[in-house]
Amino acid sequence: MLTQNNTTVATEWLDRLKASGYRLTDSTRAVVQVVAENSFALEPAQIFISARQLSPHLGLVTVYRTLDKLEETGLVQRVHQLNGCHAYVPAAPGHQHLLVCRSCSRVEYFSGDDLDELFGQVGRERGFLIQDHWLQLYGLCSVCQKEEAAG
Amino acid sequence: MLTQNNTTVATEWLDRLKASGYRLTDSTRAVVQVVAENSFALEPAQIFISARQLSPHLGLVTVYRTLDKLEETGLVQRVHQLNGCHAYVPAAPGHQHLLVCRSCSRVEYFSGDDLDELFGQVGRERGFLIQDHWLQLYGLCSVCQKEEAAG
DNA sequence: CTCTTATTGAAAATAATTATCATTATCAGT
DNA sequence: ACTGATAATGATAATTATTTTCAATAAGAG
Ligand SMILES: [Mn+2]
Ligand SMILES: [Mn+2]
Ligand SMILES: [Zn+2]
Ligand SMILES: [Zn+2]
Repeated sequence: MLTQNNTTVATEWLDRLKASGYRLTDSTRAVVQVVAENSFALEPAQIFISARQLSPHLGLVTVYRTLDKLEETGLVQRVHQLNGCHAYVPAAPGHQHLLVCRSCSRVEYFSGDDLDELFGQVGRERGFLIQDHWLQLYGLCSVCQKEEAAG
Repeated sequence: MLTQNNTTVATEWLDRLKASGYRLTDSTRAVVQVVAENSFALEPAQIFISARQLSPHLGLVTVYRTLDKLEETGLVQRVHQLNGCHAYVPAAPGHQHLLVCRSCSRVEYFSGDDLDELFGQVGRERGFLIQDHWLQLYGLCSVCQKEEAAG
């Protein structure tokens, strides 16, 4: 596995991991390489298959462990889909939400929701202390729309 | 297990199941009784424990199968939480969203989000065809706030 | 270069869910 | 009510996803 000198998302992630006190290994680098530069929601098994091509003796367990570290460090987040919530994408920077393609699992990010007033109202009415919210859009990305039209 | 003549949520659910072509059994009735009259997000194993008290020879497998039927019929929905998405609540009637207590898993429903404009804009910008959205609030219900204050 | 110890992969263990199958029970049609 | 086709059931086994254990390895501070 080659070391990269130029600044990529992957190297930034590795720096962040190191800054968090984790040691960097070939296995770590392979997983990071796969997940960091990627816009699809990936499950551990898929990440394993891709990353093993970069680090052939990689074990699936290490994928789970690395994902834990990445989540802990705030570099990845889980994506909740209809079937389950076992896929990951690069964490949205700042307050953003996800736009998920139901066909290919591509993920994009968006911001601009303004619901504080509604949240305040709902919280007051119910006596609920609202700590967080979660908004996700589902649909078909442009690529999958074309495929559907053709197919 | 007694038959109920008065109209409860549970009997309405049973009618809906029957109308969908399913046969009604004691096992079905027990699961429905537990889930229909309940405002907490429940996992299959929890439902199993409660429902077995109403129908002692109930098997866990039947809980899974009944939940499938209830989901199919639109009577329950999955609740997505931080740990996972394997808990169920009565489906929100119409276009409503969930308010979930992080401490006790109590679920309430709310409506009134107005995000069509944002969704239209995001969709246009990205070439995404938006089919659905998903909004959920997390926090502490009034009961759990008091408990937390008491300590 | 050395030493401490975090990290690794193989294997086993655990947990969650699904498939198989013989038996039972629902309910539509008499 | 009775009957028969068959949906539903529970016990068991199988599968899948994830976590734990542990001895060997390798990162990186000093
Ligand atoms: Mn928001
Ligand atoms: Mn809405
Ligand atoms: Zn797509
Ligand atoms: Zn609560």
